[in-house]
Amino acid sequence: MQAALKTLKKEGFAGTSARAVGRTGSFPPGLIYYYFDSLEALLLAAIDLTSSARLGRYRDVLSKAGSFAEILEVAALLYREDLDTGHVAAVQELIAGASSSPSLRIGVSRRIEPWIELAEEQIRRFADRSASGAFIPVHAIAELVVALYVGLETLAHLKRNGLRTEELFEAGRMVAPLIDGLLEEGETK
Amino acid sequence: MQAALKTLKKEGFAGTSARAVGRTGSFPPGLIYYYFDSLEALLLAAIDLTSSARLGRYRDVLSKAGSFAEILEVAALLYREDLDTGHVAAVQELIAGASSSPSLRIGVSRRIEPWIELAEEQIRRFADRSASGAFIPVHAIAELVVALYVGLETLAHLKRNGLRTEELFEAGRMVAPLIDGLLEEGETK
Amino acid sequence: MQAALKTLKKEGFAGTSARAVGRTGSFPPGLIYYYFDSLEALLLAAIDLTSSARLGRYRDVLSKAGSFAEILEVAALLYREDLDTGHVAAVQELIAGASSSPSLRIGVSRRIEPWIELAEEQIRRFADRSASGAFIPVHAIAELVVALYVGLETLAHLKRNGLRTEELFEAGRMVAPLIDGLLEEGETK
Amino acid sequence: MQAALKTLKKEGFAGTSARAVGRTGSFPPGLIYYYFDSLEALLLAAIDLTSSARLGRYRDVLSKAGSFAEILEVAALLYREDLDTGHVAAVQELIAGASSSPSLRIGVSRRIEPWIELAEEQIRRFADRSASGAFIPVHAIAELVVALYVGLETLAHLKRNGLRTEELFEAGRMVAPLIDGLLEEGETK
DNA sequence: CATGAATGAGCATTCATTCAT
DNA sequence: TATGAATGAATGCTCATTCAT
Repeated sequence: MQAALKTLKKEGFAGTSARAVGRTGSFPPGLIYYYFDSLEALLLAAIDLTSSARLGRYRDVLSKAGSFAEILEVAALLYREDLDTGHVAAVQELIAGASSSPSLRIGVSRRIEPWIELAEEQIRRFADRSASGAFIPVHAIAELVVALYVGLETLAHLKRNGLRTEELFEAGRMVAPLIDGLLEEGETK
Repeated sequence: MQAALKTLKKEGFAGTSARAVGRTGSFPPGLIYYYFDSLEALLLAAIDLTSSARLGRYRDVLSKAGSFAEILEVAALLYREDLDTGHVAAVQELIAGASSSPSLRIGVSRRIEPWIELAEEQIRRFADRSASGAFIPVHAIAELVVALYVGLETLAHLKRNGLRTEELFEAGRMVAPLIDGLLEEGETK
Repeated sequence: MQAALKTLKKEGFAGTSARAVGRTGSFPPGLIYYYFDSLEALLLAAIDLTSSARLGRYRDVLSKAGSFAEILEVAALLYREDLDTGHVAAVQELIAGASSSPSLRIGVSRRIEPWIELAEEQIRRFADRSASGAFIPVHAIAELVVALYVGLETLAHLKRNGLRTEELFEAGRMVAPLIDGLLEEGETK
Repeated sequence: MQAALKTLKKEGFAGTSARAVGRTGSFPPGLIYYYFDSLEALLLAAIDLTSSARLGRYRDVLSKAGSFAEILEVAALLYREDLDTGHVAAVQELIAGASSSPSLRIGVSRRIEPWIELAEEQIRRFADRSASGAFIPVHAIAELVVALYVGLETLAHLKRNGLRTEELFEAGRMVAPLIDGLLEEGETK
């Protein structure tokens, strides 16, 4: 599974053949089929490994953030971590490759669900504090947040020289107090 | 090119082989190489066809929107059009497949640039009206908007049963006057 | 036919497709089939063009050489001409490619015949002057001479940096008088 | 490799596709790529097999020949062996096909080198015995001998009904004592 | 006389997967 | 538990040739 992740990161989804994974891990490609039913199964198991680890870390760190300003700060940190470990790159490759087979699409789709749920939890925390909380489409916004994240990864991968995400976080820092103000104002007494 | 788009939509990037395109259009795969240097060249030419048409339509319709509320209304319309024609699905497939070859990546990357520029134009229109306009990271936000769009397409494609985008537009409609109010307030006299 | 020769020289036999010839001569490949039955037919006609010209030149110049020393001098001149015009390179390509189809093999084989005959004529001139002339296997030696020429071309083509043919001619010049002496000695009174 | 040689002999270079080799050896063409990087690599490895064996045999047998007359006798024997085994035909095909790709050309060129060296060794043995040995262009003559051999093979292949090499050897037998006489005469005391 | 479009067979190569050992 | 060999289908692409115009 480590070899699979490494190959996904280095060679991309299209380059992640059974042979390539075997080469990365120095084992014959046939060995994959001893532990997994198919190459796809290995790939899904591999991202399960990192995805669950990252999911835990995200939930842990986010739960400590009380205001939107803090959420933003934490998000910047997590984003940097994701970039550094490169593990998200592997997930991104798998998302991109998902269209190549229906079963892979379903597998990947299922693995994105908990991330939407995580976003939902966090958004609900704020929604519950607001007077008009009941009218906020929490699930839809959660999907939007995850979509934004996925889209940023896709674009970053496409334009090799990087996106101007730093500027975005900077701008966000300026607007954050304003949003927190709005949230407090509408707070249920 | 029509056959290429159709195949991209129906079979996904991985399924869009020269043979598959030929099958869709009922011509021998070799014919592709009479008109194009490579399969990639055909695919890029094909999305150029729809991308430029859509780009024109977007620019046309967006230019008539004066307020954020209007922009939102127009965006909802354009989004629905994109979904109905399905042409954006083809683009989405190509973006996903871009990682399979460096040259394709560059080709796709280049074709996303004008969309970022379009977003930039529209955002700048609002930024220029604001007192603090000079501090707004227009380019970064434009990237974010495009990333969001790409991400929504990706997620929609993954979860075949559709995203709750309608709810998002609905919620947006409620918040829009508030944002327009903020924009007016900060307007340069 | 000019385009065919040019392409043979520049691209080699394998690179001489109907398309390639057309590209060289700026005409559509289909045009070839208006004038020739097949690509092979064009290629054979093309070398006929140069081969007959060179054959005439060879016969002309060689007929004036009376001694072996003179033959050698003339051969060096003709060899240089062949190298400079590059036309022999085209013939060489065709000989190499002859194995790709039985009909081409026969066509090329037939076009080598006159060269063997030319060699035979020249050798017979010397054989007739010798007392033991009747015992000299003129045809076999003629074949050997042509084979040597073809082999030298093949090797020269293989080892791009050239053969040491100059040294050979030099050495030949030293031995030539000796051979001429032997020939004179055995001359029929 | 056996299948490759067999196919080269039977179908010629142009007919030696991966499919054809597989058909000859009754295995799927893909198997070639399990053992070799490319079809060219297989072909080169295949002639290495026979070339090195023949080279050893040549060196072995030639080293026992002391006079030019003996060399001639031995050459006739080896030539007949080459014809019978047909392995040289495969080499000949590869030499002809070498022009189709630069890498193959280099590979074939490199494999001809040892044959030129072998010829050089043998010629030097005679040159060293001669008083004027220092002036003999040994390398150039070695190239000439190999070129002659290659050319004879090419011609023999073109004219399917065979060359009159027997006559040549016969004539050689008559001249051989004369040459040996000349060599002895000029021997260093 | 010339053209551009089209065709179908063939090419080298790569792949996921199977399986005997 | 692990390996190396094998398989058959698929891939992008090039080709000689045909043909309507």
